[in-house]
Amino acid sequence: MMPEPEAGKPLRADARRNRARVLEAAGAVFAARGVAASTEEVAREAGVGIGTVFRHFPTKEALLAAVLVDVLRALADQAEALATAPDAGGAFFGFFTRVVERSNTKNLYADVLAEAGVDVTAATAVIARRLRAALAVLLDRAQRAGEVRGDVRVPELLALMVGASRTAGYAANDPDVRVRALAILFDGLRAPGYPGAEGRSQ
Amino acid sequence: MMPEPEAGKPLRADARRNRARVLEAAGAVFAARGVAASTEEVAREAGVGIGTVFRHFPTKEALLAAVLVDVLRALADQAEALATAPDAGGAFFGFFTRVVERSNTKNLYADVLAEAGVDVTAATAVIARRLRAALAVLLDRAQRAGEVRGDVRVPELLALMVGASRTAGYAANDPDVRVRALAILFDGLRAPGYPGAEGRSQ
Amino acid sequence: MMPEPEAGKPLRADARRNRARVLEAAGAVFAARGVAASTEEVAREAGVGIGTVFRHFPTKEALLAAVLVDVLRALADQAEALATAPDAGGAFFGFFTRVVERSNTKNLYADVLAEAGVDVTAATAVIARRLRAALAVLLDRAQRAGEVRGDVRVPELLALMVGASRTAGYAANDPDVRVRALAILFDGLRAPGYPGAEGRSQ
Amino acid sequence: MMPEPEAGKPLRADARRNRARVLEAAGAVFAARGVAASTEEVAREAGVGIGTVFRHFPTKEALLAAVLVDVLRALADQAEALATAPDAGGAFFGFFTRVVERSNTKNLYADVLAEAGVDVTAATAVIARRLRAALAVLLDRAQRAGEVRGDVRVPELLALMVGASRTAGYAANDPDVRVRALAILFDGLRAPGYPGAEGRSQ
DNA sequence: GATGAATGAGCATTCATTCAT
DNA sequence: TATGAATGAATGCTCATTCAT
Repeated sequence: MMPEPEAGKPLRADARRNRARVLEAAGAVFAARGVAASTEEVAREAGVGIGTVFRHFPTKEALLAAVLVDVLRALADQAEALATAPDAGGAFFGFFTRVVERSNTKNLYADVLAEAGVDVTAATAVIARRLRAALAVLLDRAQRAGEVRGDVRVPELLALMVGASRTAGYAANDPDVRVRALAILFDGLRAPGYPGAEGRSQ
Repeated sequence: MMPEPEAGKPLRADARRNRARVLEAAGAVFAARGVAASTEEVAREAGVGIGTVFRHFPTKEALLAAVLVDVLRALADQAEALATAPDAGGAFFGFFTRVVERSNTKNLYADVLAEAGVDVTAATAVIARRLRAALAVLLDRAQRAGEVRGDVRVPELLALMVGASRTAGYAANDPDVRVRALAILFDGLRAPGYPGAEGRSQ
Repeated sequence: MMPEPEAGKPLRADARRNRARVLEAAGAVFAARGVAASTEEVAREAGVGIGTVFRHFPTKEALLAAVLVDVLRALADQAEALATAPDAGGAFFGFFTRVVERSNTKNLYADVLAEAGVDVTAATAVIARRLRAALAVLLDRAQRAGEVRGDVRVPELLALMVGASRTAGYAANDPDVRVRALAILFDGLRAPGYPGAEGRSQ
Repeated sequence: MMPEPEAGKPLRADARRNRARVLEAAGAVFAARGVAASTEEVAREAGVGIGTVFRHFPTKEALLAAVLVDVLRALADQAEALATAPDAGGAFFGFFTRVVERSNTKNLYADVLAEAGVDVTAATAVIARRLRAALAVLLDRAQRAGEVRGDVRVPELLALMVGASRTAGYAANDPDVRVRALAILFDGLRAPGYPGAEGRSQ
């Protein structure tokens, strides 16, 4: 659930525990205060010394990348879990909604997902690939079920998720607006295509 | 085209020129390097001393707000100019596209538009109101012309623009993906609503 | 009443007026806000541009020196005016009290008097000499009248005035303490000397 | 002799040493160059990085307050040590003299003692109280011994000490003047009161 | 002369990173 | 290994001083 960064040497039990605590604290702090939050604050939240943070993550950037990997992994896990759900459309839109909903007020998710595309490190590349693969499955099944138009591909789907997270963050304090905005986007994903909606599902 | 912020006392010619240069430089620097770029860098880009930047904008936040106002004003100008265009649908989607296209790699636009909703200062509030009003006109005309579904309101439109800018930024180096993602969103805006999409083309 | 700094070239009427306004403003501002107050603030208070301040006083230090000279001149004027007062003791202690009372909360007076001893510039030296001379007269008359012990000399008198100003500033918000502290010091000035106080009148 | 400010968690040995070095350097630098001296200079004098200064004293104001507390503590220590001296008068005037003598050229002491009355922070309040208490003992004993007039109270005594420090600073380069000025003040403290010197000691 | 915009050195403060304990 | 003190480059901002208008 929280393996060593690069499948490197096995950490001692307490070291592994500390690494996990730092990672969790970083996720919470960066989400709440933005990525400009200090490393010191992460250490405090994790209940460890600042030295420990830097022992596990040699730079702040590395820490951010690790948080990103963590987030992507959680998403990939969820996407994979939905791969065999009976309701393909529900699985697809449900996952999309979950991604968007978890993008919290400070838009870490959007930032973090945006970076994902850039493949900051090899580590992110690996997990991002896993996420894309899982997404491809969800998308394909929804398309075969006629719940999503056929011309959508994974790259634009990811781009739309990133943007929708931002949309949700923007409308954070007006849930109604948020719902309506998402509904419009989802209609676009369902629409048979415009103009000339010959559709592939009919 | 770049008047004093809030109709303060008229600046000397050289002062106005410098203010404009700083504002332009700030727009460029923050767009290129993000809002964390230093004020020094803005000064260097503008070719003025650091003191000059702070003379015109007493805090960095004020400078950011001024850039934001500038951006919003340009958008509002464009929206207003399109208010009487013969092709209401083209005006609406054209404006939307322009907004998105001008969101550059580092997503200043998104940040900046996001702030707009928060009405950081009185100055931003005023211009944001202007933008919303102009947007309302474009939207209404497109809806009357049957080019945009009738249940869309300005708030979600703004939220979608913010998100679409982010989407575009994410897909910055793949224009094809960008176009397809936007097409999907635009279809959602055109769709008569879902469920029950018997299609508007029949 | 406010002649040119160094008996230099005669200033134009408006220039002289501006110089006086700046000097007055500087006295007020430095007294109220301390000598760390900005030159800009002095200019604002005087209702002139910052350039005008620096035209008349080439550095901030020069401005402070000019304020000092102004203060010393006012004190010297008062001391000279008291030189022929019928009540020599009243004149002496009255003057001492006035000096102390005019030392306002921010202790500009103390600072300024302290500097006076250092003879910052030739100008201060000149006026400080005048003040010392006037003080010598007051002191001598009070001693001859038997109101002040005979072994007091001008240097220690000045030092005591500087200190008493500080004492008054310290006790600024407790007038009672201030009065009692001064009374003690005055008793010391009257006392025939200790030990061996065979009387001061011989 | 230089414990943590307010009984916080015990610092590591090296940290305590550095804190003391910074405090000492600050005392020296502020005394020599005035309180406007830069924190950089304090760091340089202490032989530590600027970050170290701010780690121990989060603001320059806090550093000044700490120097003040340090000074007050030293004074209080001395006053307490003199509380049982056989010669009550000698103890009183000796302490007064020491206070004045240690007020160095730039009058940090005066500034610092002046602040003491204002009770800048809780820390200063505590130590200032201690000093006042110790002073009260010295004063009372000297009064009982007939060495100091009976109507002197601690508040005016403090005020006079502050002023006398300034007097001494003013006369710094003329020890003779300094001695004579102090002698006059001390006579005032001994005098049975004026006018109407029925005295309480006769 | 008067004005105030421009300048840039200087300051307090923060924070990622290193290293002695 | 964990800790947290030390470091110093970098940042936002101020202000005395200069100079073009």
